[in-house]
Amino acid sequence: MDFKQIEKKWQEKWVKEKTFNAIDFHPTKPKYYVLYEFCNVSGHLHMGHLKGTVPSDALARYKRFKGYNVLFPIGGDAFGLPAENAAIKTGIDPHDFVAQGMKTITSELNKIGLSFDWDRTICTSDPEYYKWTQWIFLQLFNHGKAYKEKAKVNFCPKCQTVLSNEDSQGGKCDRCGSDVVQEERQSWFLKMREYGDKLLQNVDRIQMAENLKEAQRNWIGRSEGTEISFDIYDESGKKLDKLDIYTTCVETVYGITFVALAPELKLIDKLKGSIKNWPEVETYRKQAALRSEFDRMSDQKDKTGCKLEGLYVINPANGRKVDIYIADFVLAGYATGAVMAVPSHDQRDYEFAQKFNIPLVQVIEGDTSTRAVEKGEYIPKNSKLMNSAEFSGMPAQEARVKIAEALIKAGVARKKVNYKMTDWAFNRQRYWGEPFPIVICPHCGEVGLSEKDLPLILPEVKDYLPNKNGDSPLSKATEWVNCKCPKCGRDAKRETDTMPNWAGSSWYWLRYTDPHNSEKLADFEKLKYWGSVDCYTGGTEHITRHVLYAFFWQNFLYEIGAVPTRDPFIRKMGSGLILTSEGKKMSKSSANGVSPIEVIEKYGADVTRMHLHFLGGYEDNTPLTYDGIKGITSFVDKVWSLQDMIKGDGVSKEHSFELASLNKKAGEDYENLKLNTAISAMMIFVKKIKEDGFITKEELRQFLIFLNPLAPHITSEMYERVFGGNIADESWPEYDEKDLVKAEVELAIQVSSKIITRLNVPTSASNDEILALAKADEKVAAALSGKTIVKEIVVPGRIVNIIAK
RNA sequence: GCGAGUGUGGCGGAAUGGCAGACGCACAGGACUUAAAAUCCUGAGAGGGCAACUUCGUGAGGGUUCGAGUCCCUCCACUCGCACCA
Repeated sequence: MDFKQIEKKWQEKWVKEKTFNAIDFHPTKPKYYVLYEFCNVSGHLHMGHLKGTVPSDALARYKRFKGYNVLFPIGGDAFGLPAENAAIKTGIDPHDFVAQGMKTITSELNKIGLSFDWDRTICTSDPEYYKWTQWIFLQLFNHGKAYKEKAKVNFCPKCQTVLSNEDSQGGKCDRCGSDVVQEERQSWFLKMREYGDKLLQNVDRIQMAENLKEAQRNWIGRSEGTEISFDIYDESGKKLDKLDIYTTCVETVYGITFVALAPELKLIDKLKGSIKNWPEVETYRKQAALRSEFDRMSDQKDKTGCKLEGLYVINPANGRKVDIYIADFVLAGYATGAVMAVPSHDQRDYEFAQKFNIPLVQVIEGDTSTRAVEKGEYIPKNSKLMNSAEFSGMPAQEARVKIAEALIKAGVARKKVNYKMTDWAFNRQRYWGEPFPIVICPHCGEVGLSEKDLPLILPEVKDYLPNKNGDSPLSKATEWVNCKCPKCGRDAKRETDTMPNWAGSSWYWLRYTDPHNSEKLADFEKLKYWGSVDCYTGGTEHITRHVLYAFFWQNFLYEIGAVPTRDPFIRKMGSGLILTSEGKKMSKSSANGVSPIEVIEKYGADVTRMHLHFLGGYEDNTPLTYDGIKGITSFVDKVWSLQDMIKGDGVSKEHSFELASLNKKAGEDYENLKLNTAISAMMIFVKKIKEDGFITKEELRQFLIFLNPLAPHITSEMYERVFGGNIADESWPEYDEKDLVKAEVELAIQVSSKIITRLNVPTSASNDEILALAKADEKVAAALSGKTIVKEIVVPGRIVNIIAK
């Protein structure tokens, strides 16, 4: 068998004949939408692609056999740093780099034998595509969901650009791994935090592994609590201002012994005149500003801070005076940037209080002599309150509700929900991205372009390097930058930052439904027809980034009536990692990454597909070795040899059970992306055929269909040789339920839960008949002699257990 | 620290509460061969026994059940996510 020639033949045929093109509004077939995360066009095919694409390809092929109109598209994610860095390094125009990259990656993907609809291929840096990315931004802007503001943002000094929180996880730049710093900058934000609850509902509805859902919920970080207002006074008792503080532990409000503010809080500047030790405060604030938020978070042990002399607040619960500190353990970006400190019941406050000799007031029972008794301890125990006026003696869980009610009734507090997730910092000071459809007018401020002026084409520049002063390279394209204000017509300038690389990927699954539409991002009826993605596969590293962005944009587009549903995806399967044989993560670029193309050339695509997925489940991390590949190679050889064993037609009585079982098992496994057990089932079937020495024509036809989603090339070739025509035109065979049942089954017979013997009994036998047969057996009779039967259990097809004393 | 997930032979891994270790690799023995490779057949969780057989076995300990890898509780280990989030 010349697998190279066979694979090439079929891959070319599928593309040329458009075998797997999806049909809009198919008159009879139901739709099924399978999506694999589109590829970055800057690189080559890597093992991760093979791990991720093959099960979705198998699912797509299976669903087509089952009579579905399957949409299984692919495209390229092209904007962003890889193309731009290549441009800077080699001088190649990013447009050319991307065009070449698309060709490379698609031709490499094709070598795996994937059944894509190539006519729907899109590329995010294509103006026909990014026109609609800009259009969506414009809608966000027009609906008040995008705003520009001077704020502290994450900034990567090496990439010279602003980053979102999602791109700065762990304080490292997602692209280059440099430490991210916090800088005050004019930045674009999308109001993602406003969508917190809606995103959580998307998380609840999607079918996805629990650990991934938890990661998303964690990232969104919703908490319910109480916001309490504290009045601020100076030494003379004059009320100066009000301080809002958010807490999730309102039951500890009587234990407040100080409050702490984030050093960068603007309120501190307002109070400057009344702060007696201003120089000291100022020094501390400068120190804190020098440390990035990530530095501050990483050294949790060492608490620093500075008292605001001459000021105090009144605890509205008990009227007590409370000192004010600024401390860098308090984060400006979360809630109000101020905490009510209860050292007895919060470990951070406890450590701070120790360092600054602040007294403790214990308000909930427990041992606070060496550490705080925290929520996690007193809530499950429901410990009683103390030192809390009329709430003393009340269990903590009840006090939580009652104290909040009392403060709300008194008008000093309200219920509040907070999120850790922040608004999405949406601008980058880089060249290779979508230009904002925004004009900055000295008179009108930020003005959106008219929809008819889209796409706003990214201008050609010679110098792709970011400016040292932090401006985007586009600022140098003066002819492009200078324009007229669409509102007042006077001189204005375009926004010169570009969108982040996540912009184009936040809606691309919608475009596949109608990729060439020049009037709309996609026709509404087509969006309705294709609906949510039925099964979305791809890496887990995008769970707290791309997938959340996808939820966000889809919700927004739904609300403005551009798409028919709030859920982009019905099911999301997170692909496991390919590990080296030592169990280390295999990286795309480094030396331990093996090119799948080499493996495919050596063993063939069918063998490579099956080998990789025989190693483990879709969501498992699999260490890659070639030790076992021999088993797959010899399996494929055996399959090939089946064409020399054909005898008769129809389904033989020798094989009807095995064929029906395989039918059922393979179908379930494809549906669940469990290729490893599907392969195992195929092997068991072939083993049986080899034993019997024959296969009928009909059995072979069915078997080829069952195996086709795993090994599309060899099965297509064999089908054509034996039956003529294309196996892709076949449909999944039906099986008769009664073929799943053998005439006889072997049952394990237990006496008092211990296996005594095994008996073959007719499947049709009733429980009583089975018991009678069992008791008639010599060994069973011996085991039962002299004992009284207490209980008899028959599990049909499995086991008989006779309990005797 | 918090949360989630996972622990099964020499290895990758199977098992709707019902015969643990499917399938494959590696291993051992045999057939074919001058020989090797390839191929085919056979064996095999561990311990004991010539044998029929028997004891122990799914991270550890307890529990529920006629029956637990699977369900419940406690603990341990590993992986991932978040991490001074008030």
